[in-house]
Parts: sequence; structure tokens; C-alpha cells
Amino acid sequence: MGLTKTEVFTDQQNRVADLAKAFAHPARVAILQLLAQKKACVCGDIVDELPLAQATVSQHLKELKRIGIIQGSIDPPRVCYCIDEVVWQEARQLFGKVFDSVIVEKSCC
Amino acid sequence: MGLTKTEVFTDQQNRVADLAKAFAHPARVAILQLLAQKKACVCGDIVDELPLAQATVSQHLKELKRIGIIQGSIDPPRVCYCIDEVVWQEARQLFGKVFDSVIVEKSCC
DNA sequence: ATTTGTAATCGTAATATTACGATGATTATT
DNA sequence: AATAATCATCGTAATATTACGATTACAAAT
Repeated sequence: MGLTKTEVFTDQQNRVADLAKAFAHPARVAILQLLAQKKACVCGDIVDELPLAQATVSQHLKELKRIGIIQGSIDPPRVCYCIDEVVWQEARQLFGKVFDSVIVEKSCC
Repeated sequence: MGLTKTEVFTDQQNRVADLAKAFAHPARVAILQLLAQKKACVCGDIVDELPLAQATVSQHLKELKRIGIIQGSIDPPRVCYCIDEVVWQEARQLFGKVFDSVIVEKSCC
């Protein structure tokens, strides 16, 4: 056990969950904010901004890349990361949809 | 190791991360959607809607309650859950703020 | 007092995440 | 070719999450 049963949920639910993971750790929120505000972009600069080891930051960047919300472009010996605008908008829209889905009328409890 | 260093991040970053965890598992997304659309409310009904064991659903409900995004009111022998509108709006606003923080002009990479 | 229905909690196993030092890979620069 | 700079990956340890059967807790109904 201990393995999420992704197959029993809808694609939308799994996608929301995956995109939410991008924001589900404060370090990743911090990284996304740095990238979003273009305060940093190169991996090394991000490392400098955060009180975490380089390996740890790299791991978070890898996770964000897996989710698809950031892209990395090589500029040796540097790697420059940036928000993937398409996925960012997808996330915004998906979350918007979820947040809008509350039926405001009286609660049943 | 293996322990998130929450103390080195801002309150806002930690709160976003915590709220994101509410959506970071498909089962919790499904639960929140059921509650949001008032398709279910009583714990047992939620269990019936999901292909997960009662104990597992209860654990997810507990986590959602810890985060504060849902409330539970006792109506013995049932427990009725519902979205906490205040926290829901807080989440919507926080995520909105994060999503809006992207500077659209040219990327540096 | 016993039974019934419902939900929480316990115990446990499997897997995932987080963190970091150390090492490796890559590519300019010398 | 050797060096320096930068980032990814490996290995590992600690902790967290996910899932479920079994049990417990609780209150209503009998």
C-alpha cells in the first residue's frame, strides 16, 4: 500500500493534484515566485536566494519541470529556468474552475 | 533530514503550500468537489462515492480539516462535512495573487 | 443494558518526499 | 590538456504520505 490510486480518479482530478504539488512545498512556492517576478532565473541565483543546499534546490527544480510548470534552457555552464506560460495559465484556469465550483447557497450542514 | 524547513520561508509561502496540499491528492480534490457541489456531505456518502476504504477517506477528511478548508458538524451517528467558505476564499485569493504575480513581459531565457 | 449504525483511530506496510554531502557531467577558459 | 564554474545525479538518512483491515468510540434505538 501507500500508493496513490490515480487510475480511479478522473484526468482532471489527477491533473489538479499534480499541479497543486507544484505549490505544495514552500521552497517551490518561493522558486515559482522568484521566476514569476524574474528576480532570479539562473539556477545558481535561485540557490543564492534560498537557504537550502544546491542539491535540494535542484531536486525541487526537477519536480517543477516534471510537472511542466517551468522550463529550463541551457546556457553553459548555466541553466536558466523560467515559468512555462502555457502550463501556468492551465493551472490558473483549472484552479479557477475548482474555486468557482462552490455552490454558494445554503449549506446542508 | 527529510524535514521541511518551514521556518526559513515566509508565512505566506507556508500557507500557500499548506493550502495547496488540500488539492495535492486526487482523492482530496474529489472530496472537495463533492462538498463544493453539495453532491455529498455526510462522511458515509463520500465513502460511497469514492473507491477507497472508509479509513482512507476519513484520513483525507482529517487532513482537509487540519488545513481548515472543511468543517465537520456532528449529527449522530453521522458527521456532516462542508467547505469552510472563509478558508475557501482565502485560498482562492492567495492562489489568485500567486497566479497574478507573473510579469508577462519578455522572459530573460 | 444491548444492539445498531456511523465515523475516528490504531497498527502496519509500502511508497514518496525532503534534505544534503559527495560525485559526476558539461562546457568555457586558460 | 588542465582548470574553473555550474548544475545534475547518486547515495543515504529521516520523515511524511497513502492505504486498508481491525478495533474503538459514540450516540440513537431497541
